[in-house]
Amino acid sequence: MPAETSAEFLSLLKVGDIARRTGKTVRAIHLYEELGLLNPAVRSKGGFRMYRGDGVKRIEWIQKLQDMGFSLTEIKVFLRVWGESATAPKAMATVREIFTDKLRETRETIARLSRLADELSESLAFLEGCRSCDQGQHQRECGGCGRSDHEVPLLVDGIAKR
Amino acid sequence: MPAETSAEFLSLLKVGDIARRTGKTVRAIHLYEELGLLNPAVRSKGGFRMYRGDGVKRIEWIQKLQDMGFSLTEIKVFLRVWGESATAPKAMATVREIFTDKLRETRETIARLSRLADELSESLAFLEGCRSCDQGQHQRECGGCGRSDHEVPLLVDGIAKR
DNA sequence: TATCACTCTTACGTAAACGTAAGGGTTTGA
DNA sequence: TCAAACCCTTACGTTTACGTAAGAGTGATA
Repeated sequence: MPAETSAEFLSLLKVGDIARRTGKTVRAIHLYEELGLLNPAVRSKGGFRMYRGDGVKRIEWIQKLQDMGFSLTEIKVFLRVWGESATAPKAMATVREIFTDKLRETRETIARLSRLADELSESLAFLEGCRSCDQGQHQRECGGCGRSDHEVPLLVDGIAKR
Repeated sequence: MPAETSAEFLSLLKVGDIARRTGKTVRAIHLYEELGLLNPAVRSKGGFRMYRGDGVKRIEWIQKLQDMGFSLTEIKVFLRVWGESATAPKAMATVREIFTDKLRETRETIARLSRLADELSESLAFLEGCRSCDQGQHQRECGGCGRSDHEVPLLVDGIAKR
């Protein structure tokens, strides 16, 4: 029996340790286990979940996928297809496919948000003009500061509409 | 009584019309009303909600704010502070503030997603190398193709971890 | 061995943004 | 005036990713 075994055993982490190292809650980690996303390496005699260090990595991985917009269920599917791919190249191909899709989707999201950011900028520029407006005027009587209707960005125009 | 009045009355839209024109469901529009985001101009004698054309604009506005990440509750607050601002310039200032915050937030989100897109690209590049892997090898025996551990992107590395 | 901080399982609670169904009126056009 | 197509209110259901609480056992330390 190699020394490795006892050494690894000694460095096992309890669920609370994992939680602290990842910023997740114990409940979240339990949930990941229910969903089959992360299993403890072993259980202690009394039933405590004991993890190795790579449990932390797995959770960071889950976090990253979540940030990219994967749901936990999708991540579960991800792991399932991985496990079902008999050969390494096939598994890698599947992963490539998923990542490629997500990359496209992420880029679309970025493009969409960029457009929205532009609209926000436009709206802010428009609102700058309101500084020169009559300071005592009631907002419900705002006449649009003499600017024609089609100049008003939807983001601003929509507010006043019933 | 100007002709405008009857003309506007004749062109009133029922909730189903609004739904069709905005792609929303009737239920969603009802919800917006419950939340105080959109009220019908009038009710018909029988109780039907009757909207003017700007109801469509209001819903498009709501949609845009949702796209930017505002929750319906936040939009409600938005409208409330607008309504509570006595003067036009004050109201505009409040709106500017909200938009400025959201613009910053949107840009942060874009930056975050860009970093994730980069990680995806890196991971995909890494996975390209797996094409040359032994085609018959079982995925559980993947040795990392001889590439050292620190070259493996987290997005890829996390998959194999327990 | 007594404690105190953890952990276990079980299970109900939560917030968002609607979906869906029930039971019953309303409009409108033929 | 009759039927099809809408609309009304009320109210419970759905999904996601956990939060929270209860009651009880476990592990390391003094």
